Amino acid sequence: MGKGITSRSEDYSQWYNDLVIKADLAEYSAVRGCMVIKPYGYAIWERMQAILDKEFKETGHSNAYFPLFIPKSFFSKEASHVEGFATECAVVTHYRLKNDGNGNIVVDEEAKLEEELIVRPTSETIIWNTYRGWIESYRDLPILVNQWANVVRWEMRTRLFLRTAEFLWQEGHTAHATEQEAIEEAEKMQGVYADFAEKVMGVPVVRGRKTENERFAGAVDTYTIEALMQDGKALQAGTSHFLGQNFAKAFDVKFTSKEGKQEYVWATSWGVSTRLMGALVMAHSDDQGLVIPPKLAPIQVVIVPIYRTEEEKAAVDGFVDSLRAELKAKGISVKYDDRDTQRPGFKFAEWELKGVPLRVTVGARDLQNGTVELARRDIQSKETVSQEGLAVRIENLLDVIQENIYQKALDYRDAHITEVNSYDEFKEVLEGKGGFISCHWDGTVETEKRVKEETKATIRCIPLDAKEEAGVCIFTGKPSTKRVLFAKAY
RNA sequence: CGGGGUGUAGCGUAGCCCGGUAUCGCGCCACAUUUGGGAUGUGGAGGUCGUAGGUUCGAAUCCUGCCACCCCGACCA
Repeated sequence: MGKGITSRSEDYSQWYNDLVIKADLAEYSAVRGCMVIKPYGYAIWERMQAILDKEFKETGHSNAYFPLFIPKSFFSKEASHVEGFATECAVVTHYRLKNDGNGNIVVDEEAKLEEELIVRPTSETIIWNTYRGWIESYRDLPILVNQWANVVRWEMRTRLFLRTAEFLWQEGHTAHATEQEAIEEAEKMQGVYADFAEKVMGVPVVRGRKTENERFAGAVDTYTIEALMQDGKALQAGTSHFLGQNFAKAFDVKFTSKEGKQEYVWATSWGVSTRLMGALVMAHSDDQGLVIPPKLAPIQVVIVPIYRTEEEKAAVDGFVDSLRAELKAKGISVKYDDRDTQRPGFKFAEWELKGVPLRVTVGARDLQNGTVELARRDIQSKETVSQEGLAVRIENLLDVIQENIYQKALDYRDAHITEVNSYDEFKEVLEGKGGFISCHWDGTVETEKRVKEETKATIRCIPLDAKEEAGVCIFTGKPSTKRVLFAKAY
């Protein structure tokens, strides 16, 4: 392991990359654009999965699994959907290899598939093709299914966690009898995502809707949660789509209503991915490394012993054993780092790099004084405290840290939403301060595209809580009734 | 797919212009001293210099082809 990581202010991309690799979250793989998620990174992802999964179940959903491969013909059934994904699909064309006689393994041209298979970039098509067989009557609805899976999108340029050719995610796909119920579902899941981001990840998000231009391919309406990273760029952290009857029509999924009429089913889909890992890293970390909120930290408390002799070590072990038992009883995950191959200073730096929220240091001196040293990762503080009531103190402190991490990110985010009323101001904020820019827009795709071409900023969302306010579009001067959020985005 | 660049030990590099079998740091291994903020010393292991060919007595170095990767752009809801 190297000594430090690149400074955040020097080169943000380099800092992020360094951090992900040095903190042992992930690394590049032999396959271009694909990453290896290492055990420590995966442990965090597993925590995310567990919490989200519980939330999905509590809102009535069940898990299922659909095929990795999608027949090409399925894809072309929904016009805007195929258009949105066509340029980034991995395609399976053959099913066998052979030896060419010169010792080379080559594709057996005789083993060509009659119909090519697409490695799923998302599963709407295969799922709606399946749902056709599941739905006949209004009594079969709603169907509330989620899938944990990997998907492949052959992106030209990739970044660890934020945009990889293969990534892990969950995708919910629901079918409803009424438009209203489907819209409510899409909104509900946006809420689940927003709560998760804020309460668990400590990442404040803006809840909003996507413009026509930024909408999911095949959706009628896309609900999004938008987070802000420390370099002032926005990150789409999760989306929930109201799909209308688009997929039901494309795959001919009809049901008989109470009134005995044949009607098309209403649909939603929603997903979050390992991109959340990138958001977590970029939202909180500093030049010392990761800062992981207690609710996601695989290790919440690390204990580092200080000792010179075997006797001292034995005495510290004795104290630590009972502390660990107490903490474990409270459901707190503890790591006792008693490796004798590393010195304390090294361990301090290493656990800080990995973002462990709280460190307890205990040595012979402490045993004599009835104290320990407590170090907080989020504010980098150190204090010597009594061993009396330590477990309770730690339990409470973890809550304080969780809240503080969120509050800090929230303060930053709020300080980086800037209202502007002219295009000059817009460009100035975009190039300087960055962050979200709140301004009036005339509501046309044309204007949005022109602004994107000129500034690279896109409309991240139309916030749900945007208030009615008369104004004029900063670009065209045409009238507008509410502000939208622009930003440069990942 | 366009424009630019780089390939030398696990990682980061020097050497290349001006040819003589490879430098330094980190990391790794052993021993000793250390241990409350990334230890120090001594010794050691580790390299077909991306690859194929050419020029030459001799190639990391010069020439040609190929391959890989990186950056910028195109692309990315």
